[in-house]
Amino acid sequence: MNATIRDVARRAGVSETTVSLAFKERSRISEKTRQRVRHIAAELDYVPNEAARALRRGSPRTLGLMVNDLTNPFYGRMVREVEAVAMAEGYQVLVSESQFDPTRELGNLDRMLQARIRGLLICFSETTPETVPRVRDMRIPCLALDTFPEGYEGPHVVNDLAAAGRLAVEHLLAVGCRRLALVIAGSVGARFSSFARLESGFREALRVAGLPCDSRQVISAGWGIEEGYAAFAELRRQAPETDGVLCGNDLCAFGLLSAADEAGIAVGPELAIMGIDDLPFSALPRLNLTSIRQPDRELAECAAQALIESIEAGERCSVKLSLAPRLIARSSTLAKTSVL
Amino acid sequence: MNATIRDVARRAGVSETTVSLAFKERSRISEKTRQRVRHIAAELDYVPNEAARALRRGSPRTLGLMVNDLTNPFYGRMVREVEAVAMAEGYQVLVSESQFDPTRELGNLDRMLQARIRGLLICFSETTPETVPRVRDMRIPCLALDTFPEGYEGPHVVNDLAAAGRLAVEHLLAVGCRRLALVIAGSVGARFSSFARLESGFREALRVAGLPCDSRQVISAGWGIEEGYAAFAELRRQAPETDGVLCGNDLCAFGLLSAADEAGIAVGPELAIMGIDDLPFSALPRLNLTSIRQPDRELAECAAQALIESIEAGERCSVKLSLAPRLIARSSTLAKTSVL
DNA sequence: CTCTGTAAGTTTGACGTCAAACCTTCCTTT
DNA sequence: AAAGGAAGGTTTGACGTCAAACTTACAGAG
Repeated sequence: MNATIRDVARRAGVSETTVSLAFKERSRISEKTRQRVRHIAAELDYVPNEAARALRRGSPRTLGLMVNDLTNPFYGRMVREVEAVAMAEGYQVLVSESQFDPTRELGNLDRMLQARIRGLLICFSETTPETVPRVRDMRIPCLALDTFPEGYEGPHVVNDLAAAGRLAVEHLLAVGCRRLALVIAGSVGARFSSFARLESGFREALRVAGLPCDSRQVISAGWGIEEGYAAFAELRRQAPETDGVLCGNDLCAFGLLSAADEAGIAVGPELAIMGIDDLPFSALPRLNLTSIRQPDRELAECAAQALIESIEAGERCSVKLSLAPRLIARSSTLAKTSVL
Repeated sequence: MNATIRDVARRAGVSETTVSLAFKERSRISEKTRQRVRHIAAELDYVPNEAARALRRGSPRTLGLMVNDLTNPFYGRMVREVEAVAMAEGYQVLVSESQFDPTRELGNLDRMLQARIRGLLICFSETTPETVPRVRDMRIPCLALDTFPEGYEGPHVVNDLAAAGRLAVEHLLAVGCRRLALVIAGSVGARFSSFARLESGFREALRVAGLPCDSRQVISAGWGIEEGYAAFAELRRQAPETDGVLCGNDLCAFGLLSAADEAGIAVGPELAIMGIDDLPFSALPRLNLTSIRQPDRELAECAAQALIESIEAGERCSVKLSLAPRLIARSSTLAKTSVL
C-alpha cells in the first residue's frame, strides 16, 4: 500500500541503497542524485517503514517516559513537551505511569525494555527506591526528569529544589511567619528523596535567618490531595505552633489547605501555605495558592533533547542540570501584617 | 542480546516455525511439543521481537489515542485506562494531543498513520471539524471516545450527554433555580458538537418542566478555565437574570465560578453553577463544585477493548455505546431555600 | 499390499531497510 | 604509461518472524 524504498529506487533508476543514502546527510552521493531521489520520494509519498528500520537497527526510534500520575497536570505537561521534542526528532514516546507503585513501575520498565526503547526519561518517585539500581544498570541512556532520589548519581534535568526551599523560607519569613514547617513525601529517617535537597535548602535558609529547625518541623506526607489533607492533623500534633508551611507539591497543599479551612484556621494570616508546581488550578481565586513555579517546559525540552542527543551519539547521557525555580506569591501566604 | 526465535528453536531441537506455532492457540502442533517449546522459551526469556512482527504483518501492535489536552486530568485518566487495557492485550499506545487545534490534530493523525497504527481512539473536539471526514475515511478501525460531533456517524463509546443535560436541569430546578443557562463549547448556529445532545437534553428537560428556553440561554465558550472566566461576562450580558448554570466541563465551571466570586455573586444561593467531569479538584471544599461524573473508567475500558477486538477480527468497529452519567451534588448548587 | 488421509513438522521466502564489501570510472601523480 | 586514489555507485546479505507450500510418518480402508 505505502511506497517502499524499492518503488522509489525503481522510479529513480538507482539502487535501493542509493535511495537510503539520499536521505542521509554527508553521505557519499552526488548532490544531483540526492536531490532527484528526494524529489521522487516526495512525489511517491515515500515514508521509511519504521518497523523495517527498527528490525535492521535492532530497536525502534522509541523513547520511554515514566511519570508518576497522569491525572496530575504537571506530568501531563511533561508528556506534552517530551512528545513535542520527540516528534520533531522523529521519535515515538512510550508513556508509562507508575502510580507511585514500585511493582507497577518495575513492570512498566520491563515492558519498555521489551519494546526496545532507545532511551528513558524517568520521573522518580520517593516510593519506589527499587527502581534506582535498575535504572542505573540499564544499558540505554537514562535521564532523571523533574526530580531524583538520594542514592541516584546519574544524569538529570531537575528543578533546583534546594533553591526552592530557600526561596520558600525567605518568602514565608518576609510575610511574617516565624515557625515554619515542611510537608514532604518520603519517610522520616530514611528520607530517600530529592526532597532531601528541598529540606536542606529549607533548613539552610532557616539557619541563615538565625531560626531553629528541628525534626518536628518536617512532616511526612504523600503527593496527593488526600495525603495533604491528612498531613494537617499530623502538623497540628507535631508542630502546633506552626504559622507557615511549604508543601512538596500543589496537590498536597490543596489538601492541607482544605483541612485548615475546615479547622477554622485563616489560611494566610494564621497559617501561610504554599506549594510547588504552580498548577493552573493554583491561580483560581478560591484557592489562590502561593507556589513555586518550575520551568516545566524547559525542563522537559532540555531533558528530551539531551536524551536524544546521547542516543544518537551512542553514549551514556551525562547532563546534570538544575533549573532555577520562581516564586509566585498569592494570598495563601498573605502577609500577616498586611490589611486584607 | 535478546533471545530470538532461532535460539529457542535450536535449543528445543525444532524448527523456527514450530516455535512460532507453539505460541498460537489452536495450531497444528502436538500438545507435548507446545509445552516443551514454551518451557524452553520461558527459560531463555524469549520475547518475540515486535519490530520483526511488525515488518512481517505490515504494522506494529500499536493503537493511537488522540486527546485534546494532556493537562486536563480527565484526559489523563483516559490515557491511563486505555494504556492499561492495551498493555494487557500486548498493544502499545501512541498518545497524541490536539490542543484543540485542527492543524495540529490533522498533523498528529498523519504522524500516527505513518507510524502504522492499527486502530484509533479519538476524543473529538468541537474546534476541529476537519477531522471528522478524515477519520471516517481511515481504513483502520476508529472509535470516538468521550464525545463526538454532529456530523459523525461512526462507532463510539461516549457519555450520554443528553442524560447529563436532563440530570442537570432536574437538579438545578430541584434546588430552586428558575432561569437556567448552558455554557458550552462550539459556536452558535452551527453548534457542531456532541454538545448539541447536551443542549437538547437540557432543552428537553426544561420543556418537560414547562419552562421556556430561548437561544440567549445558551452561551458559547471554550473548554478551559480562562474561557469559563470570560463566559461569565457574556452570561451577564446575554442572560442577566440567570440563576443556574451548567458548564460543559469542570474546568470551564471553575473559571465561571471565579468570575462570579469576583463580581460579588454568591455562588449557590444567587447563582448555582455546575460542571461535567467531576475532577478530583471539584471535591476541594473551597471549590465544591456540583458536577456530573462520567464513568470514565468504563468509558476508556470499553472503548479500548472494543477497538482491539475489531482490530483482531479485522473488521470495522461497530460499537455504539452511551454510558449513563451520575450527578454529584455539592455546594456550588446549594439550595436557595436551604439554610447555610 | 497399495492407496488415501491426516497429523505433525520442516523448508523456503519475503516483509523493508541499510551496512559492508565490492565494482567502475575517471582523475592525479610520478 | 603504470600505479594509486577518490568519487559515486551497486550487490549482497541479514535483522526476526511467520505464511504458504512442501515433506514425512503413520493409520486405516479397500
